[in-house]
Amino acid sequence: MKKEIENKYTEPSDCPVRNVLDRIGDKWSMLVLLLLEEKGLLRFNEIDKHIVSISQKMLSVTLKGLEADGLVKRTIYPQVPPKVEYELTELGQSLIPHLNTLVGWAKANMQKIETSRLQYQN
Amino acid sequence: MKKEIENKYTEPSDCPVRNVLDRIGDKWSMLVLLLLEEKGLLRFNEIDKHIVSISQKMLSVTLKGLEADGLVKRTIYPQVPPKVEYELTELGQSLIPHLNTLVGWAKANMQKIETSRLQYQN
DNA sequence: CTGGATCCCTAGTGATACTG
DNA sequence: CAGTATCACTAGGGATCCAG
Repeated sequence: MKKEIENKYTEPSDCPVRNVLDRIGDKWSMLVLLLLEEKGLLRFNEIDKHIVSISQKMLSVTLKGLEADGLVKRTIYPQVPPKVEYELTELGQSLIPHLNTLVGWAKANMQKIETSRLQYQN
Repeated sequence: MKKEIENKYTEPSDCPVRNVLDRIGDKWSMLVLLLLEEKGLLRFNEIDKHIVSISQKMLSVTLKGLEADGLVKRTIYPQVPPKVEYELTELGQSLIPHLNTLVGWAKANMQKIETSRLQYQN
């Protein structure tokens, strides 16, 4: 049953909030983006080693999504064994500063949040 | 099977990326935070009307989480029928600017992303 | 090496009904 | 009004195996 009122906090496909959450809201995308920013150019296996406990499948899925969105550029070297490198696109680069301010906020406040959560009795 | 290497991109509980994603990475939290920022002080039903298609359950769950994290303050007025008001805490307020830069980025680039995604042939 | 394909399990979400 | 309880469904994610 749809509600009738529509405003900018609705979630049609053009909602900016949904749009940004679709890109960084999942479990791994933000980590991958920040890693690529830091390291610059990485092979599949290198990312896998840096991001502990990500599975090959999820790394593959995540990179595919980021590539489809134009945030990450994928370069295949036609050789055996195959070699594929990933790097941020300009668009991807442009997102990084905003992610970093978020991370900065998190670093500065995670202690407060943790404390609050411990005191919160349900 | 745990991998052995650990660095800052791992996801222990003190990872800032995980920390921030846990707060805004879900489907509704960011929308609620931005709405409370805009409107200032809202009752349960008012939030429900503004955020189209959220269910009572998810609104309840979302607000509970935000309250537990100390981002939202909940005030109960002991009367019949009950009246409960929600507003951002100082901590919640401090997060808003970073969310807005993200939203700004999304607004500015969602068209590019959309185009990229359409061209991406799997 | 870089993935794809498959199976499976759980966490998140939604619908509905109910309550103080 | 402001939730809770219950059920049921799905998408996200992990493990494992297979392939160019």
